[in-house]
Amino acid sequence: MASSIHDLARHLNISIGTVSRALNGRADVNAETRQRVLDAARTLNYSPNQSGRSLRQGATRSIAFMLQPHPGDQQYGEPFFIPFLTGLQARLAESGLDLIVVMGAPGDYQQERLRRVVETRRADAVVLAWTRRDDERIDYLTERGFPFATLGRSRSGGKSYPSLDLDFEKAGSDAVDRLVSRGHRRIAAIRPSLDLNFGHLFMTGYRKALRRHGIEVDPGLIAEGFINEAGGYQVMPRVMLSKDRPTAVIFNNDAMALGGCKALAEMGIRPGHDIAVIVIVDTPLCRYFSPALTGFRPALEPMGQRLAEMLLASLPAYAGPEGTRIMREVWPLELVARESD
Amino acid sequence: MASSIHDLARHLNISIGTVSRALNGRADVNAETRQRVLDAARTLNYSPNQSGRSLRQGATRSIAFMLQPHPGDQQYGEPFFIPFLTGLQARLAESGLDLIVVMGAPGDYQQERLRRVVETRRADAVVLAWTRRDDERIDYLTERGFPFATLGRSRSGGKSYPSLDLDFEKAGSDAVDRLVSRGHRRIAAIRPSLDLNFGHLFMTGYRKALRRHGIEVDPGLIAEGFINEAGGYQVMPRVMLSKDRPTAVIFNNDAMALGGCKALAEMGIRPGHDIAVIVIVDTPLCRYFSPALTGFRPALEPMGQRLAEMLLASLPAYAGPEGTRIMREVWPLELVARESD
DNA sequence: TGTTCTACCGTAAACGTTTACGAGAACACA
DNA sequence: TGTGTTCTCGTAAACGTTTACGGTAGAACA
Repeated sequence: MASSIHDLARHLNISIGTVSRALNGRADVNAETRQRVLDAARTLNYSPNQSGRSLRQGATRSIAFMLQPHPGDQQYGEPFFIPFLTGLQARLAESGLDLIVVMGAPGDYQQERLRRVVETRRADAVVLAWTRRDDERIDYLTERGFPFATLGRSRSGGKSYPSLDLDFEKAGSDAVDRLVSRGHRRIAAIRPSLDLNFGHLFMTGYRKALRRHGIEVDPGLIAEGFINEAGGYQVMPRVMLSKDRPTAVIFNNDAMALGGCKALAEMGIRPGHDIAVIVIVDTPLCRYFSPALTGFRPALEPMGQRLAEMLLASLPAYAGPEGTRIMREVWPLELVARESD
Repeated sequence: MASSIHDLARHLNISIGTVSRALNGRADVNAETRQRVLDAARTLNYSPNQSGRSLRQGATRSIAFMLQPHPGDQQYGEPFFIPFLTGLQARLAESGLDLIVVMGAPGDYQQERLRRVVETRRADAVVLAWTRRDDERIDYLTERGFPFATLGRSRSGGKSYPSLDLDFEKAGSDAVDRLVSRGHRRIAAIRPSLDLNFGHLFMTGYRKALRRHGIEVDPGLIAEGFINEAGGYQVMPRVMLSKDRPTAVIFNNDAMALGGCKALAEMGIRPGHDIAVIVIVDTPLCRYFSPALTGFRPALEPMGQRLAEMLLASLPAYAGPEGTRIMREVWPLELVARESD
């Protein structure tokens, strides 16, 4: 069924070595011979067997992205990831690499899945997302010397891997600044586990900004929930029952905001009217919500492209000129003012 | 760095053949020898090289899911897919198979990407989603004899592949029935391209039900948009400008409903109050929207598991007992009544 | 004519597995 | 003693590539 390099060689009456060289564009093959090989490859519908190729070369020409399940969140924060993956894949494809997305079983934090990819050498490098403050995956990969890059920062590991992150701290701070400048002083924060690094960063910015404005941080105005609609919904009432109600609330992301707004609505509190709402990570959902939610929009697709570039530059096999290795970048989160604050 | 089967053999002073047999649980190896091999594998941190294995066996032990980009929709309808993929991956993992998700470049309808996967034999089978009425991918795969399964039906290809679909026709019909029973007679439909088979099915049910109730289908109440927030938003006003306004609207899915409701809000029309709203494919978003949207909830994760099972049963290499091959299933879409209708 | 160089190509090994085949040893049985 | 059986293991080929190495033919040059 599938034609191999041997079939081509037999068909053309030349050796497999020559066929391979012709296909791979090596110099030491006659121009006419090369053309004949290329033609034959086309007519015989030849395409190289990836297993054979990667066995010989020791490289799979593919990059794995670990799709991270999160306890309590069946949805993986995917409106966030898909545009990122689009950019990632586009840039990788330019260099002839495939992107494979590896799904983990929910709840195991990918350790098992990651091991599998690494140990069976299914990919030449991996891309991690939703980095945690102390991320065992990073430790594991650095220890094994397996190439990787991360979307998000972490305290773990050396500094010898490419990472790209958003400036959640500044966004948290900017959100507070904006609300304070509009007269708010009781500002709630609905956040995920602080274990997730972006949650930690968001809250750092939030706290710093409050202190800067001479506002005491009130633990009663801070609540932790899963990063999805249910999380925001469950947690919002607790904050609103604070003896001194907040007049504004910052949500970590759109899904939590949606759930939170639902809870508010059920309490008869109108977002954007009775309470100001800002979300840190904006997605299309925010724009079409009523009221449209003010948020910080990440440039996800360019980020995907960029991280791919950084990763590629860090791989010896695909690296460009030496010294072009970029290690860490933090991208701004741009405020999109809408109706909710 | 990576230890091979040869390292094990050398370390234990036995042949690689024996090592391989011990590892693969074959019968013709002494119990004690097997134990020694297993121990050595553990201490030397051995795990089999996937490339070598699949080269030899002609099977990659992995299934590819083609993540379908849709023109105008950067988001791939992913809240829909992720739970499905979770189920798919869980069932595949049970049989020791990996799930790899292949991203296509947006806009190319995956033909290029699919070819790549098939021709380089990166996976043993593929799973297609968002099947079109006439789906060239299905034609391509059947023609090449490459195993696959589909989430969704199609007119294309033979009937010799496993497929699992939701009963969109019944849901469309049920939605109309429900609305009519509540006194509505002018019922709008916001749908995607009819080329997408689920859009076609939805509309078939919609039309049939209307006719059954003696209601004429008004083309002015039907509008086509991209399957995302922007699509619903752009298209909704046109329908509302119909000379005889609809009193109810059925959206294909949550994202379109969100956009549509935004447009309604801007026109001063309150969903669930001034106009009834039902969505065909329900996701968590519907539940937490205000008003909570009535919709039809698919059992996505079980569907993923089921389709994996069907696919596995159809593969000679992994098949269970003969005759257990299930070919096509259509699952019900269960109505979840909420506030919007 | 003899030597050297270049262009092109064939040979064969190697990557890490699995597996068909056969061999040796131990044992049973006649 | 001869034959057959069973258990265990080693040998070597094969999967489809890539690539180091060497060889041949012709051209160039003295």
